[in-house]
Amino acid sequence: MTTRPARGGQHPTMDQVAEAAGVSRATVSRVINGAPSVDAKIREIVQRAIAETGYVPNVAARSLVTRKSNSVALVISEPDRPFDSSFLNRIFTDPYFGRITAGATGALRPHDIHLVIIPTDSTDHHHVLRYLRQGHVDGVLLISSHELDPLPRQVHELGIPAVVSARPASPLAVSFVDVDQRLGARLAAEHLLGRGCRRLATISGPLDMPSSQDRLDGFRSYLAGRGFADVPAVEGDFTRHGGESSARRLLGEHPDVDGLFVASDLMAEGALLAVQDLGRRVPDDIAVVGFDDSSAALDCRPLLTTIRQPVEEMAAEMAEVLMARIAAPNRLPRSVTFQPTLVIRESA
Amino acid sequence: MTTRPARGGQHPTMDQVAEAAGVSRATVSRVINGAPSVDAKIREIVQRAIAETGYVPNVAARSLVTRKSNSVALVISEPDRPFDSSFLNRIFTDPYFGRITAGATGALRPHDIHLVIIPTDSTDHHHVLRYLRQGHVDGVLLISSHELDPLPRQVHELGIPAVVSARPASPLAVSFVDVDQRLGARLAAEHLLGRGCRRLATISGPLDMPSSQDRLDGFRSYLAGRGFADVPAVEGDFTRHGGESSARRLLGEHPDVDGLFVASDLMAEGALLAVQDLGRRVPDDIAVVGFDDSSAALDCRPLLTTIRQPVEEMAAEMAEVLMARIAAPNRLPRSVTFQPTLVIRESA
DNA sequence: TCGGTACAAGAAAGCGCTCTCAGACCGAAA
DNA sequence: TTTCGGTCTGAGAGCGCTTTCTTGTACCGA
Repeated sequence: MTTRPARGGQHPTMDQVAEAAGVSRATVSRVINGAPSVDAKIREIVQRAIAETGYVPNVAARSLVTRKSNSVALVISEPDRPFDSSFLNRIFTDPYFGRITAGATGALRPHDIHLVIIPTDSTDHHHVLRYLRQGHVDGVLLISSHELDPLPRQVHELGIPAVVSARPASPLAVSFVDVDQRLGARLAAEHLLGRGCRRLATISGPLDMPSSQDRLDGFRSYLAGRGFADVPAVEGDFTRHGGESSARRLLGEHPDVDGLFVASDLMAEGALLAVQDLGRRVPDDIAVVGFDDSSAALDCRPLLTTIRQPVEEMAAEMAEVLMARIAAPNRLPRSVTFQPTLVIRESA
Repeated sequence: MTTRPARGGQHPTMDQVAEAAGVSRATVSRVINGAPSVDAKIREIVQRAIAETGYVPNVAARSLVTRKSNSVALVISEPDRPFDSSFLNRIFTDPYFGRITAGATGALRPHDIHLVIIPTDSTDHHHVLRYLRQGHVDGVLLISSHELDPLPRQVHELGIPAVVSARPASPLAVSFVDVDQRLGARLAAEHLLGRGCRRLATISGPLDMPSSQDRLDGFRSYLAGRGFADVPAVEGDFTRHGGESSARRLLGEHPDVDGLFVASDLMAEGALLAVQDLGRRVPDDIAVVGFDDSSAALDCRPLLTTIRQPVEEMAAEMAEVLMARIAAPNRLPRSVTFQPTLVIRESA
């Protein structure tokens, strides 16, 4: 059976468009998908019929046969947090994720691919994995920065195309995009040294994150090479609050610090508050360098000198690599490393 | 990993599960969908076959017949902003949206419904509308707070179930959830008056938002009723930065203000900075009341006294109303109004 | 005029699932 | 034993689309 009468009020189907245009369903399909082998006149007629009927393709039917959903997931994995309001609050409050989303969306949009944002904690992984297996998306951008997070491996084992936001803690044959964390830390150290600081210290990110380890280690080992051993460090949590309390603790234990590298702008913002609250002037008494160059750097007083991480570009690159992988699934994984740069403002 | 024979790396289909279990496809379907009329023994066998084959239903095929996608969109519409990094940054930096997402996710999850977050500006509306028409989602949670935003009407005309986050500016037969804005403003005014303030002022949100208008109007008209006419107001933009500059401007023009109502916590945070930077003590010289009771209220120094808006609960309610509407499309639209409450901390 | 070549359009076979409907089976009542 | 009513399972028709395969037509040179 071919002709199928229109059921009142429903969306029109391709058959109805075909009938309106006086052609076959196959031809309508060809027009919609831009097949070259359609006569210009017929194409015209079909397009008019599409407009007149207000036809919109049904994505379920289409992806049933194409095996494509034209959307990819952005999975934001924070294993340790409980999946509650404060968890989502942190994600929706950290400019980092906004930049990731912006970069990925920008790269995906020209290809008409939608981004499905999925925040998840460890209690929630099976939900996410099921979602991915069900074929909702063609691929995954995975933001995972904790060392013990099992999600990258699990996603990899699913066999679904994926790109991870950072070098996986344990070797995994997966594509990833990262920034040279150690170089960033070194730029900060160089700058602090260059402006005359001699008693350096750092507030690191959570040490279960490879990126935090790399920044801390890069900072310390560069300084060690310049004769500065045992640089004090306090562990922070990448929040504004955490930066503030870490700074208080650090200055309590090491009141003579004159140069501070804070492993994220958000923490630096909090640290600046604490430092100034303790009566130190920035940058005269203590110079402060952040990391990220996020919008938080401009919320600071004084404006924050920081290490720029091109997060938008990195997310866009993740999206590009993912799309290439989706187009050619057998392609070998590739990793792309971006270079950080020093952005000098007022705080150092 | 479970054994997964299947056809060369492909996902197994329901037919294969049926064959493995020695039953028909229909029975497998019944087991999966929890139909009661399946013999316990057979159910058991089928479930084992599902586990062994590693079967996962194909959502495209399923939703082709059920006409359900089991996901809803959370559309965040900010018509005036360009769709770029700073736009997304604002969305991903304002705790309000995190709370919305948290509340909606929490309500949706027990029903196994996924949330697709879609930020959009006016240049982007047609993308969103197309996405909605294509049947990607069963319904829409629409966060739209600008008076002239055409999206609520457009979504409504699509005929797709929708719930809007605030009373639409022009009457529209659509469900919405809101907070009693005027009451909130009044609570702030009462509290400031109650602690002895006599020269009140306010920093409002953008005046093209009905919620901003209501808060401003509610504040002023309550005070007018108490004999305070012409309360000064400055328009802000709901950002921390904007709150700071608005406060500077306000205090420049009205240096004698002793009680300030700021229409969002984020702005209040900035205002607090400005006020203290100008040498006024909070709350002794100037008492400050915010609005929202978001996480920003706890980032402030001193801690912010504010009007609590139960955003998570409101978003959850939006989700509930939406699900009811999806289940019964002919149901009349309903509107739910929540009551704000005063949360007293340190700033007033 | 005829056979061969191109190319455009149609017919029809599925994609993997749900769901109606009919049939099989079983125990109880006649 | 037969018949009836009820319960559970299987067969099969589609959901709306893409895509292969086939057919039809136009055009060319011999």
